[in-house]
Amino acid sequence: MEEKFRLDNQLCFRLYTASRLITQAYHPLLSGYGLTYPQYLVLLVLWEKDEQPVNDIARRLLLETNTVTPLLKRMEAEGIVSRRQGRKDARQMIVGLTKKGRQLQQALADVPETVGSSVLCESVTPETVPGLFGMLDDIIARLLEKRA
Amino acid sequence: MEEKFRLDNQLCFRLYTASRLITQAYHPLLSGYGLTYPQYLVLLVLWEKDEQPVNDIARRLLLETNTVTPLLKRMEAEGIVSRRQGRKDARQMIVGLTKKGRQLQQALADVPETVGSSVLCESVTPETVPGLFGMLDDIIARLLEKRA
DNA sequence: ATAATTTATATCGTTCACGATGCAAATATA
DNA sequence: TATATTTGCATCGTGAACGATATAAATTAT
Repeated sequence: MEEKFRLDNQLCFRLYTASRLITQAYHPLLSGYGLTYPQYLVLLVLWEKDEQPVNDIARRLLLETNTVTPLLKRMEAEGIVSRRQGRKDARQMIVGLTKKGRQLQQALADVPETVGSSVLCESVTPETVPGLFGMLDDIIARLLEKRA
Repeated sequence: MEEKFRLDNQLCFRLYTASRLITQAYHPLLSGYGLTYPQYLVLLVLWEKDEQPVNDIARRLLLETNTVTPLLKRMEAEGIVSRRQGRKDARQMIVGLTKKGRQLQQALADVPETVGSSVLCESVTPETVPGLFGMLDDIIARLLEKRA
């Protein structure tokens, strides 16, 4: 009864904490541009492929649209993205980068490197990262199939 | 410019997603008892050591007290914990388990096992978990020292 | 073509997270 | 001892997350 409940034995707590701390690490790099970490994720998605409906963005980030919609509205208010109704399908809202949103990619060019290096350590190196990625991907895939 | 910004190359996104999905996995196991995942974490801390000041709980979970205080108040309203002023130090609020809070440990006895098994897969096994824990612990330690 | 169903997005309510700030008790300093 | 500083907790505001629900457009079935 004792051991299994120990906080130090919980994978979930490690993931939860690591996720929170890494988000905090992004904060000083993004806040100057009025960006939050989830908003930065949206930018990553749009930099890969501009002009996407809300649904595609949400699916790519594995978030619900009711999370993404208000987030996109805030980004629209900041002039980072634009939202327009779809032409073929009037239900869709197509989200695109504004000039400001595109320019942010240059401004944030050093962010991935900076955060990456702030995480590297003894056991997390360019050699071990693929293994870590693999395990996290497997965990995510496993939890996703359970969810369906 | 392209590659480093790819969502699939981001450690942060994997941690963020894995954390969210594992929290979602807890939800059906906890909601029947009116518990959220962060509240479950508080219970883990109190089951290890009853009667702790807010500060100790927050530090153990690496959260701020302004996150933990309202959370504890909700748990108090649910009758899961009690809060009383400290005797030596009148500033402290000592948080303790109620009978209901203690009984939840028996009721939730299967939760760690259930969640654990829902994560096990090809690359995440009893043999590989220690390595994963080590890497996550190192990442957390690295980010914590940067924060100070 | 009309009705039933599905799909895309949005709204609402609750609970975190957390930066900023306030306040009172405890401690350190003058 | 009086004053300054630190400490522990709380309040406030903002932005996620997400379950539940709503609404309108598109699709399918009758």
